[in-house]
Amino acid sequence: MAAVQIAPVAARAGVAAGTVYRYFPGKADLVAALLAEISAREITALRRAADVAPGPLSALSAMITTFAVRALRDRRLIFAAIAEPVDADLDAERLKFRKAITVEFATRITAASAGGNLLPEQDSALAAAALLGLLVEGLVGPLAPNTASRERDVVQSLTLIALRALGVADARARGLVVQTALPV
Amino acid sequence: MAAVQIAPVAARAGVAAGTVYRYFPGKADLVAALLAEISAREITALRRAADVAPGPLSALSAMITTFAVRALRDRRLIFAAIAEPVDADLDAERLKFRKAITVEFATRITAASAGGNLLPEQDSALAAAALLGLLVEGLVGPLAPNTASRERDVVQSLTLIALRALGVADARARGLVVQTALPV
DNA sequence: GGAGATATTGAATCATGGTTCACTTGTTGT
DNA sequence: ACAACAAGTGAACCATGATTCAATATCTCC
Repeated sequence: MAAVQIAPVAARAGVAAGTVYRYFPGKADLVAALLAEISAREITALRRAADVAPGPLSALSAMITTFAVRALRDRRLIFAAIAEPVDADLDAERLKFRKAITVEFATRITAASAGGNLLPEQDSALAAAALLGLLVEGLVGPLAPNTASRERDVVQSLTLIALRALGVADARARGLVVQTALPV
Repeated sequence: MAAVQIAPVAARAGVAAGTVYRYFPGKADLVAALLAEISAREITALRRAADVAPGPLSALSAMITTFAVRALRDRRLIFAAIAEPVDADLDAERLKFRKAITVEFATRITAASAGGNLLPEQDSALAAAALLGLLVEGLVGPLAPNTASRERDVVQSLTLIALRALGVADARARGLVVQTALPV
């Protein structure tokens, strides 16, 4: 948030700084709009990935992998949008994003838990929050200096860890962890 | 970091703003010193908790619970110290803290994995990072408006989730998850 | 084509908050 | 007691970067 400055944004958009204020009341609103857009895009992607999966458990797995792959593609952006605190007004918007993702996760966790009976009873909201943190930290933390093919391993390992956390001990045996096309 | 202002800090310390600069070259150094102190304290606590445990797996479990309990006690502080990005110079110090915690976790994960043979083979560093994220998000995210006794449940649930993530499917059966004295 | 509305510009203004420093106050050693 | 030094003060200074606004350019429609 502090890294976003009006002048560079305006320059990149090919306009003068003052022009920004014809479209946004202030910097906070500008960033909020950006966040909302990112949020909508990511939620859509997660939902779509889950919807095309054959069953609730593999929907959950697909959602996890999708999140991981997309987070890797736009690491800085996603991390900033989810984890970086900002000033109070903005924070509300960022929490909305975080909440939306958590809700998606929680929904699928509940579904998989009830329908497939594959997970132990648990607090879906708490599990979803933990899942989000697990993924974000696992993706952003140790990957800073890396690129290329190791990313695929990380996505797989994290997916396995995540599924285990939710009570799926043998994800690989069930064919839940598939090779995913990684961003180029 | 942005929330730390020299004037209030000085006031709370009972000195004038200028006096701060007799002890610290600048704000960044002040916060860095604070971070270093917090880091040392937390690492010590984690290590102590693990050291008094009877075996490597219960050491890991104790470390997880200890982290959770302490993070709850100083939620804002710990969260800021681990997760909140700041400007470049400070960031180095914050990463040190995060790294230190991760290393502690990774060490115990490796020990438990090798010695007790209780966990599947895995990348300890990645697992440790994921573990940290899982705990932080699980503790900070959904607990914002809560207090009191539900905290105990959250610590237990998160510990179980964390251990499952690392491959311990039956932590409760093994008596690994103990009732912990929570901060008052 | 031109009047009026609308959009753009970018230099000036403003707010915030870290940092400095000339000065005052306290401490120490002889 | 007093000189020399150390510590503390807080108002003034400065840098940063968001915001404003009078001037200018562009568009729209009769």
